[in-house]
Amino acid sequence: MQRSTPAARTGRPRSAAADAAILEATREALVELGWSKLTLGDVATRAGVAKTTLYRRWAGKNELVVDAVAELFDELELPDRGSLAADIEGVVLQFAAILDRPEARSGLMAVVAESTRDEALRERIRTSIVDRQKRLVVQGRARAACRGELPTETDPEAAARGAALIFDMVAGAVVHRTLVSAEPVDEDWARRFAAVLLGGLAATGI
Amino acid sequence: MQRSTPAARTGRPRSAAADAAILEATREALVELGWSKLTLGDVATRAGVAKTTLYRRWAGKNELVVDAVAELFDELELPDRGSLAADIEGVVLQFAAILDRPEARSGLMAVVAESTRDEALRERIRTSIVDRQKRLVVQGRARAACRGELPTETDPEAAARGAALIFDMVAGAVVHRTLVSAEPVDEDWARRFAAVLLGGLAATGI
DNA sequence: CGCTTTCGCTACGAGTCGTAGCGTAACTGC
DNA sequence: GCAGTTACGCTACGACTCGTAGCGAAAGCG
Repeated sequence: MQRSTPAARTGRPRSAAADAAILEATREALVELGWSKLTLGDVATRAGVAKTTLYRRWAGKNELVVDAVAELFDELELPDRGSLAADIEGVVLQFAAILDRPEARSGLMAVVAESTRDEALRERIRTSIVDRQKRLVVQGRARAACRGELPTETDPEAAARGAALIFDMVAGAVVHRTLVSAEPVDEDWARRFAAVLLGGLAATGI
Repeated sequence: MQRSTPAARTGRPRSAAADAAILEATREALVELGWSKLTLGDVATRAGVAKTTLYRRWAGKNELVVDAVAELFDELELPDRGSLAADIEGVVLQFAAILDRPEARSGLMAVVAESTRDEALRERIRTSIVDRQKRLVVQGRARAACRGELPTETDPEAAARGAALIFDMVAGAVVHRTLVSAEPVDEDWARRFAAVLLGGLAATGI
């Protein structure tokens, strides 16, 4: 995660168990305290490590929470459900299930808010979370093209722009529904959302 | 804003100028410091009021920032641009222009993050920001129905669900594009987004 | 002029921040 | 086994912010 040089084989190695304990303690503290009341000293106590150890590995609260939250999104998958509509519904419900967890809700939005004033943090979010999940869009689109549900895009640059648009629409709508409107993303909503999105994709040929 | 009893006519009245100065100072501090480094003592100094005055009017940082940010969104309008597609593009670009301002970016996301653990704050955001702007969706939809671009929805409950879905899709996509993907919402993006959304609405008959 | 409420100011204990210094623990290469 | 190197736990520190209390003065109302 923060090992820049893979060739550092002398001296006492960093405890991988401590890394895991710290990230887990961070998520636990996010659930109980939320972002603003979370303190690094408290996290260190929960994880059973010294506060100084925490500062040696992460620059601050922002970077720590990004890493703690990023792990949550790695469980996203895109099993083939037979149709593009079903695939969209499935990933929407999966994404919503993650956002149901309080550590994801408060943590994710808080670091996004902080990233508006911190270019390095924005880059960290992009590589740790955004780009890692954008693969699902590309994968779903390729599958739909195989099925003949969507035309195959030949221009790679247009394909990238289309994938970015779809990603922003899907993730944005789910996040907004969950956090801002504060209403549940249930199967009915997912079905109606998928219908609108799919209709738009078919109409515009993206 | 926080006057619960309109009948409080005895004693020295609260200075309305102080209210305006505090909210303006809050936005200024959000630009310079961001959410996490913003302190109420600093805001009070900028506004030229005592720190205690601030605490007498707002319960804390969250409530103050909600009020300071909510004012930014009141400038949203929906002039008739002749077609539903043009109306959507217009409101997307307006919304994006507001989110271009740093005080809106960091402030809005931060209070949303905090609201995940604070029911009262969530309600404050809903009444101060969300519901106030949802009117644009209803207005645009009615106009489109007049033009014959969309069928008129008879069931009021279905109409409300449709408006909520559209609102989440529009606002969510713009916010996600701006803050998470950190890429600009320009005219090209707005046009492509409006095309997909409009195609979806036409296909599903919402 | 009395009454009431707000205002600016000062001061306070409590809590957090990020860092420095120290002795010890863990692992590597000779 | 022994030096060399790095990570670790612990303690202590000044600086800062928090939210509140108490005071006298100011601003309206009857």
